[in-house]
Amino acid sequence: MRYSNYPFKTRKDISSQEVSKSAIFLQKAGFFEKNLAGIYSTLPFGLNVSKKIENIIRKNLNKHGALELILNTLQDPKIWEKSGRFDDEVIDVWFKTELKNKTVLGLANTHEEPITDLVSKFLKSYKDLPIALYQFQTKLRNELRAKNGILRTREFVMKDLYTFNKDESSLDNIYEIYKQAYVDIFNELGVGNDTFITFASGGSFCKYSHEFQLLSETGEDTIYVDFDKKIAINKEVYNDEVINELGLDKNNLVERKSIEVANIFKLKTIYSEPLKCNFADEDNKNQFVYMGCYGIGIGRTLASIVEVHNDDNGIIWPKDIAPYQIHLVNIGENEFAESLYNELLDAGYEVLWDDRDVRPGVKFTDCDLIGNPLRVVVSSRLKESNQFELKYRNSSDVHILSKEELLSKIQDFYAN
RNA sequence: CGGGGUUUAGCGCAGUUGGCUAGCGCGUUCGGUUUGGGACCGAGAGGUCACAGGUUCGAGUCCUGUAACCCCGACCA
Repeated sequence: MRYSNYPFKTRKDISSQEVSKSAIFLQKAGFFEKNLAGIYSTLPFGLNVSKKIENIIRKNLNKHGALELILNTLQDPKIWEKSGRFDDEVIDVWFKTELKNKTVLGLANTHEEPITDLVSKFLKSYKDLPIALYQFQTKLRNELRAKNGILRTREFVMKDLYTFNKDESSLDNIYEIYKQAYVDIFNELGVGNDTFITFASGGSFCKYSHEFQLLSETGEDTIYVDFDKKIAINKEVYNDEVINELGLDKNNLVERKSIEVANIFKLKTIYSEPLKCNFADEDNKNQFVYMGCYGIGIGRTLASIVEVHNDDNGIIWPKDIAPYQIHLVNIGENEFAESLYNELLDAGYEVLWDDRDVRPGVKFTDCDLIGNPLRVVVSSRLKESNQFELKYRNSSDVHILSKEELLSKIQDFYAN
């Protein structure tokens, strides 16, 4: 796209109320805009990135047979009363509303009960299993205190996956499959090296849950990391017994701050029993289905990536989730730039062309702030010698290249 | 929800013991000169001083209440 057409241009300053680096950069650069505490609008650049994150998640879940659907924000209390979770004492983040006729409804903060209710209507036989269903859906949570910009909000899109299996051992198997899928996802998102599977409290229904914790000083969580084994223990369950059970050595564990970007649980039958989600097994006996749930906060993941990938000048997007693949800057030479712009578009690249009539320094500064992986510059000086400039956002080196070399370097960068 | 803080132009801020037409920087608009790392000159526009009430001849300034926002803590299947 042409940057002159983008309504949400960069700003030198945003509200001094923001403290987290990601919220500052993402708003300065025109990716998000704050509306109320913990309530942010997603602008086109932000949506580009969100969609790419979502598509990486989709690809890695679909690969294992998971199916995408979408459930509702308006929630039937009767379903939640079966599990006892409509009570504000049990879940304290409920937003509730009512119909004109005064019927009380909940506004979704999670979807274990609705998905279990849905599956219970169709599940008849062990032959129907396993089932894996996921959605990208807006969660509303009445947090007492929203904080850290986009990292902890009251309205956010979560990818939540739910699995249904016939017994505990098949739950264990599918759980490992999707746990590994999550590892693959964070690798593809470009933060695999900083993300650690973390043993955490499993609540009332299982010994541990697994969190995916992204190391960052901004994080609210404290974890103890074994960098060699690539696993960690959340402070909430950190003790000698747990360390021994996991076969770790206390001397190799390093305390770090981190952001919880995903959390996976074995729910077993904790929801299938009260919601009567059962099936006939091989011996024609009724069995409750064994469930797992697996969540990733999209906005939080996006913001966490910015927390980790930035420098003083702005964001440094991992290549597969940047809003654009190429940021084209022209210094004069509009027509020449336009022909390269069209050529790159025809070659299938996503190009952001800063076609404004502003000084070069302004364009370079904005380019660094927005953070796309590649910067291509055309100018009179370069044009005279039939050359183009290529710079990678994560390096200070500048490459002066012929057209052929330029196209080939770009192709190499985005190959695979 | 407890403690602390803040609220004056889009953003950052100043505004004295209550006193005249509420200012400054950035941004923005127009004209001109500029053009390889946030240019310069000139001229403009932009305000329910968070909201409500009170004290006063007079309130951005003092008092009371409310709201929103920020930080720390608690909370976070």
